[in-house]
Amino acid sequence: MKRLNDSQKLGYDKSMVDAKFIREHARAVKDGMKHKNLDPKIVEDFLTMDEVWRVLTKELDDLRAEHKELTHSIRSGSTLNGVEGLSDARDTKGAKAAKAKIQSKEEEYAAVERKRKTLWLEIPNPPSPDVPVGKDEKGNQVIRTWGEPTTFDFEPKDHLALGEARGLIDTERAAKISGTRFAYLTGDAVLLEFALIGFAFDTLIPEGFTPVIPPVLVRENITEGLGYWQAGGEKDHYRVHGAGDDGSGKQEFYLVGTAEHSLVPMHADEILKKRDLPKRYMGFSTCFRREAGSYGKDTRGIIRVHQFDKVEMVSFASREDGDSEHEYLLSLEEKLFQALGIPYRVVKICTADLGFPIARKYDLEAWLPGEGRYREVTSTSTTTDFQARRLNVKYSDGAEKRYAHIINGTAFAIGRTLAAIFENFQTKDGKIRVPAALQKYIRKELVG
RNA sequence: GGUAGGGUGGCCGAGCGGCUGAAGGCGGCGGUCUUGAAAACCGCUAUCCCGCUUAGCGGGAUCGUGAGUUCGAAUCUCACCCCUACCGCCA
Repeated sequence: MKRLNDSQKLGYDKSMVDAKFIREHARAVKDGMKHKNLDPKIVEDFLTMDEVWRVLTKELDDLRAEHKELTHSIRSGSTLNGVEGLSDARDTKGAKAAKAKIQSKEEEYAAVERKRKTLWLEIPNPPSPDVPVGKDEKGNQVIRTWGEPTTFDFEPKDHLALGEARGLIDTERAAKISGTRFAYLTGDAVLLEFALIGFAFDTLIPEGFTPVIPPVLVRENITEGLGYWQAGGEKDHYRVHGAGDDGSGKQEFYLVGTAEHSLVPMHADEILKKRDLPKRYMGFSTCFRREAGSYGKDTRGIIRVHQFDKVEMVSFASREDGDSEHEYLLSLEEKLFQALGIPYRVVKICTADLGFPIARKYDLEAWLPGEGRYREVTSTSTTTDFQARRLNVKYSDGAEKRYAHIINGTAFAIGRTLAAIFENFQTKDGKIRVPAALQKYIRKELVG
């Protein structure tokens, strides 16, 4: 495996949207930004700076060529093979002057390049053409519904009421220990979690997914390579500093918000073989989220917490297969929820709700009887070749090399899935029936 | 916390001031041979950027990153990043 020797290489050296593409499709890129509710003027500013940059590039290259020629002429008459004095280095003065010109040009160039790059980094992955244009989440489209909202002949409770009553969830003690938005899962809730994990693995491994337990601490530069940063992503994650084991004593990490964060960069700076694609991974990890800016939202229960476990899918595909792979991950998410017997609907997320690196995204929203509405439980996104560019993930069939398409999707976000199970499978006396698909993992039909 | 070694092309690995974008090997692609395959042999085979008369050609950059010395740096100097091994500590 190739090592990441140069941290700086990731995230900053690599392009995001191809510069040529921006030049040639300025209109489409601008529309894409507008539809993502970002200021399309950045594209104009980029192109202006790009023009200047190109002129300077040419000038600088010419100066360098000139200088190169001078040094070559010196060398040819100089102390070659230890024979000295052949030349008394005729035009070192001219070469020096040429060097000086280069240096001043380089300063100018560096300043322009910096500005150009700053603007460039602010250009997001444009939405896929099939994505509905929308101003806000109201533009999201329900594209299909599976099952009917579960009905009860009693008043259904929400997951926290059920969980607390049966000793499955304890948020009060968690608050004492860790604060709000933490929970203890206890007793049968834990068994259900492991059942879900086992079920996910048994379902997905036959589909060609390699199971992975990834690191949950990742370096800062890796997170940048994922491309969520422009959207203010850093405030969503916990920063941790620890001592490096090289004795340096300092190292900055981020706690992953999802296994995607350490699964996707696995192949950074690698060239995959086309015949090995799609490369599918399923990672189980604990996920950490600051949930800054979500004050007052979903404060009840385990829908929105700082720490939860998740089984995540990540797929590396060729660019021809990227879209079908995305649909495929969606179909697997549906398969999992159908197997559980949880009613859901599929929502195609509109442009305004797409994250910076994302070209297309579907959410699965499960029916939560306790709330009387559908709530997001899984999500699958394609970043097309956007993350691949930043992380330098290519594939090759021996002749041609291309950036891979990287697609991610949730198998089970445990907390929300448990909430959906609790609420949909509750009995009149407040117990919870175990979905048939999970019974072989938990060896019970009823918990609580 | 301590000590040592190291980062060169798709991979391994030479080079340690000058036609070096980089030997050699492996891999990959094409060919010869073969009924076919293998082997053997021959040839080709890095990436990025800019420009143009755009199936090509020209120029530039790139040997972890950045700065410096020099007419000239993969090679010398400095700083930083990263990796590996050992000791200590530890689930």
